[in-house]
Parts: sequence; C-alpha cells; structure tokens
Amino acid sequence: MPPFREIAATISRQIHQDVYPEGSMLPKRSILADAFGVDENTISRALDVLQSQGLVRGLRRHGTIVLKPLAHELIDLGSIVEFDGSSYRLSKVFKTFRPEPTIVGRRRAPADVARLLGVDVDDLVLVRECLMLDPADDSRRMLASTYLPLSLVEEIPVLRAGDIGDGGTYGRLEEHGHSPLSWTREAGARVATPEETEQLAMPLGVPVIGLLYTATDPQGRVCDVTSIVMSGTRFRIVDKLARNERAKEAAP
Amino acid sequence: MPPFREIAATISRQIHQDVYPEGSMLPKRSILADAFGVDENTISRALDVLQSQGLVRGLRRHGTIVLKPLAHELIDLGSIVEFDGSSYRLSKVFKTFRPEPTIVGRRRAPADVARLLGVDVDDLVLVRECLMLDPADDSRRMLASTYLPLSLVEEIPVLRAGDIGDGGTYGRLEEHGHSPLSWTREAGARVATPEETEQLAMPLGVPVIGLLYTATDPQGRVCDVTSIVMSGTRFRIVDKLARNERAKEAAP
DNA sequence: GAGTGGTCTAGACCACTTC
DNA sequence: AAGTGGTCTAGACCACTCA
Repeated sequence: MPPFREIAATISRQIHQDVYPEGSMLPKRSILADAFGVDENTISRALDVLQSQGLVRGLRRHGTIVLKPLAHELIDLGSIVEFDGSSYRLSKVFKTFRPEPTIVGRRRAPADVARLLGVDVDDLVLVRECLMLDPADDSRRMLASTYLPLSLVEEIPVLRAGDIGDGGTYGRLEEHGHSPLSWTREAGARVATPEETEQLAMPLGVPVIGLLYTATDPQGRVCDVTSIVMSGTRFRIVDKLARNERAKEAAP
Repeated sequence: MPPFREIAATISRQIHQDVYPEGSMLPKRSILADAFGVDENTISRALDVLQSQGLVRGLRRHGTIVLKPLAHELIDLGSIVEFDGSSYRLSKVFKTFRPEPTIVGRRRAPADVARLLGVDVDDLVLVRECLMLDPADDSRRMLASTYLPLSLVEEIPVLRAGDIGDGGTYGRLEEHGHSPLSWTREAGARVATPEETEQLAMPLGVPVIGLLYTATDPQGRVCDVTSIVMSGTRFRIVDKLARNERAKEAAP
C-alpha cells in the first residue's frame, strides 16, 4: 500500500480509537508531515482520502476537524407508492421534507436516466429539480429530479407547469390515459457529481445513494424517471424482512 | 472548480460522447498534459477521479483504458428470508453464487457492526468471511461477512465450526432457543476499504453498496450481523413497488 | 530494456477565514 | 495581515508489463 493510503488508514484508526475524538482538530499539515516523515503533499493526499470517506473536513484557516462518525439517519422507504386522493408519493418519508423547486427546463438527462426513459443521451428532456429540506432547520437533505420525455410533455402540456410538484405528475399522467402506472426502483452507490456536491453542501467526492424510480404505463411506455440523491455518509436505507412460508412453518 | 476536476469532467463528457469509446485507450499522461496545458501531475489527479468513478482504469505500460460504462447488473434482493428446510437464505439471489470461505476467526468488528451487535468496538467477535463467486467464471462478485458475539459462540459452540455456512447459522440459532429470529436490513453507500478493494479486485476508492443484515431473537437480543459488500459500479438493487389501497382505488 | 501509470518531494501561490 | 487548507508545477524514481 502506498504511503498516503497507509497514513490515511493510520489516522482513520486513530480517530476510531479516540486519539482524535469527534469534534477535535487534527494537527496541521506540516506537523503531520514531520510526524510521518513525509512531505506535506503526501499528507494532503491522505487527508483527501479521509474527506471523501466523510471522516474529516478541512476548514481553511482553522484546520481539519474530525466529523461525527456513524451519524447515519435511517430511512424506511417502504415499497408502497402512496396516493393521498389527488397525488402520488413514492415513499411516505418524502412527506416529511419541505420541497424547494430549483430548476424547471429542458436539458440532457444523465446517461442512466436516458437509458431508462428510452431516449438518446443527446436528446433533451423536461427536468424538474427540487431540494428536499429539513423542515426543522432548512438544511439540505436530498436532491430530487424528475425527468419526462418531451414527446409526453407535448401530449400533456400541463406537465410543463412549474408548480405541478412531484406527486402531481403521476396524477396528471393517469388522468391522460397512462393508467394505471407501475413503478420500479433502482438503488445504487456512486460518487457525487460536482453539481450534487454543491447543491447538497457535501464535501467533494463523497459516496451517495442514488435512487431511480421509473413509472411505466400499461403499454410498457416509460413515462417518468425520478432520481433521488442523498449522501451516503448521512443516510442509510432500512427495511424489515419477512419470512417465506416454509420459514414460518419452521418457527415454533 | 479546480483544473483537475474540470479536466476530469471534460474527459468524462468525451467518453460519454464516444470521443473515447469503450475499450479504447486515452492518450498517455504527457500528451494530455500538453493538450490541456497543465502539468502531468494534474492529469494524474484528474484520472484518479475517473478511476474512482469506475470510468477508466490505468494499466501500466499499456495506458489508460476506457471501461464499459453503465454495465450495472440489477439485483432483486427481495424482502423475504427464505428457508429451504434446514437453512435460511437472506435473499434468493445469494443462491446463484458459489461461496468460497476465506476467513474464520476472532477479530474486531467494524464500528457499525459493533454498534448493531451491541458490543464495544474493541471487543472481539467471531467473523466468518466468504467471497461470493460467479459460478460461470469464478469472478469475485460480492463479499459476505458474518459477525457473531463471542458470548453466543460460547453458548452454542457449534457456531464456531468453519463449515457451518451462512444460512446454517440461523438454523442453529433457532435450534438453540433463539426462535423465531427476525431480520432487518440496512443499505448504504460508502467507499471501499483497502481490504475490500483487494478481495473484490476493484480499483481503489470505488463506491460500494453495503448491506447489513441484523438477526434479532424474540428477547430483542441481536444474534448475528451479516455484511454484504458489492461494487457500486457493477451492481444496483432493484425493487418493484406496489400501490397502497387508496392508489388501487384510484386506478380504473 | 523500454514505456507506461503511480507516487513522492520540494517549492510555490491562491482562497478563505479569522484576527 | 496572518495562518490554514487546496492546488499547481517541476523533476524524479519506482513497479509493472511487454517486446
């Protein structure tokens, strides 16, 4: 293992063993460089590793602070799309956030979204993006983006409206002959894009949980792809598991 | 945005637009450095970014190859623990792999596992680790680790056996009075540890999907934590969603 | 042996924050 | 103004793989 990874692993171990407790400052670069007998630049690279793991954060002028580890918030997404009489919600947990619309317009979709929508990566689609804020302190929790093929927007112009909201899209689609919709969810792990990093106020290079919800009509046409992005260092998805029939029999 | 990130974004865009198609080689560092008008070192950092996104891979002597993007394999984990008459399986997909045991022994558990097990991070626990191989080509797909508190192993010595396997642990636990077990799953995104990187033959710094299965007995005692790690650049978890009752009514 | 990526060192400057 | 992290350049060497 090269020195910079070795050093990152050592400091990580020291943090977990409370040599550097949560909230404390690491020694500054020049001190660490002397301590490990390497150049300051090598320390810098090691600290990069720790930052992308969400373990520490560099604060200019101050130093490098040790963040609270394992502060994962558990999110129970469930696997039920909820209907409240007029609009749908992909999970009941999204009810607990305050949505703040940021962008509505025509853009190119990310490659995986384009694939799910069945459009070319260079085609424009309608994008509606919003931040999910914590109602308590307005902190940014998740980023939600809805992608609609332009052909569908021409067919149902009301989808173009800025204030239609997330759940409302599905209601309008069903009212216009795309009923009943069925949904699929893909969950993955990846590194945040620079845009996501900025919007969610995360350090650069952190892993994120990406959810892609696909709404398909009975004709098999993909009507909508909604992407939810949240920091992997702050959130985890939790589920309760059931037993199958034979397992139930086996229990006394 | 600093130059090295700008360059990484530019090359990433060029790859997606087939300037550098999948399987092709990027120009060598010195050429890219000239092309972008920066030092070779800056190119190196940009390529680091692309490698941790799983987009390219550096091959010594050869050059930097463009990997197949979006080759995500969709895994349907389900939410049912299956019983086959003698042992349990946390998901039916695990049946499709060939498990190869690697480590059995006493070790310290990772901090999040220790938290779930309710033991101190410095306590030793019994670890049983195995690689899940693709039966077709023996390639390494996932890493599965089972953690058991030592107190439980003293109570049920058969758990110490090396060949008990993953599903068998739950059967033995239920036979010894911890019945019926109930399971919870946590899913998260994080950066691979160096050990995982090596065992799964991944490039350094890739994001991984981490699953933590917790088995709890009726007394509320956590008996077992099983961790599944898979590359975020290769896998995605897929689910089909259902509608709630009111949504069903709304459909024609 | 030669060519490529991977990494380290040394020195420098910038950006930001606090004083 | 000063001090910290963030980044760039220049030059060097190593490790690995192929010819």
